Amino acid sequence: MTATTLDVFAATASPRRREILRLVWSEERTAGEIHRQMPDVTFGAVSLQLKALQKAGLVEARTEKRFHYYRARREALGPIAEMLESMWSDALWRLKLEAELEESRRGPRPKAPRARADQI
Amino acid sequence: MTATTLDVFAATASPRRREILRLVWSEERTAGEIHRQMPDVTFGAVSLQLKALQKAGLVEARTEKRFHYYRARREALGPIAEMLESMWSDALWRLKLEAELEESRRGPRPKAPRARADQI
DNA sequence: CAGACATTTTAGTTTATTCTAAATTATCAA
DNA sequence: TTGATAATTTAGAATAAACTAAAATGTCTG
Repeated sequence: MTATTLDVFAATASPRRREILRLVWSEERTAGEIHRQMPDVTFGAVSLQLKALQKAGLVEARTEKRFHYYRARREALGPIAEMLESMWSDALWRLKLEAELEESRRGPRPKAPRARADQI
Repeated sequence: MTATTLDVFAATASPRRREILRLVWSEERTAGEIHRQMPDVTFGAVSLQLKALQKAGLVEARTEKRFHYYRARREALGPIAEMLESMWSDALWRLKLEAELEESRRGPRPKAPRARADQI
């Protein structure tokens, strides 16, 4: 049996579920429409992932006639944003980042892509 | 056997790994120090999770004498931030959010916590 | 009502995850 | 070298995840 709840981190860890989430992000879609975008899996599999996303609070559904319309609950991504914020706003890190920026101001240093200063 | 790579979404889906990541976020720590913060699992389990984080690029290690010092590769959280950005910056959503804000300006409507407008 | 349609649910399989206990590697100190 | 310390690796168990195929549910149309 599948767990009765699912946190947002686990829910977004699955590429399939992220794909579905994107499909219902800005407009609602029926389960069938969603399935048509991913012909490599069965309808049943899509339905199960929709249920999983629902458990995680990432989508909600509305039933009209024979159709079930799904849409994203966009604010449900909040906990992930909070994690990024709480980590990237870390005081010690800020100090280090400033030091690194300072350093790179002195001598240019071609290396791995810079940390995302715009996100701090 | 455990997979040979691990993406950042899967890596951060585990509460245990998020806990470890926080511990090494702003200062490096040895595997033993990390284990001391989580006495409910064996040292071996911590070591395995450190390896998993390393595969995902979220931590890196430096060896000095008997000690292995781990520290976060903070920029490795980038793909997660990109997901949030790409979704929250979605044009259609912006329109909808504006409409919702407009609506809530008219009549106050006590409901679920507002979407994180500050993140858009 | 019968049949078609849209979707969900169940049962079962395969594969991955997370852990433990024990064995292993490596370094240090006397 | 011996014994202690620090960490990794391996083998195996328990649990969870992601599917499929088929059965079940609910709704509409003629």
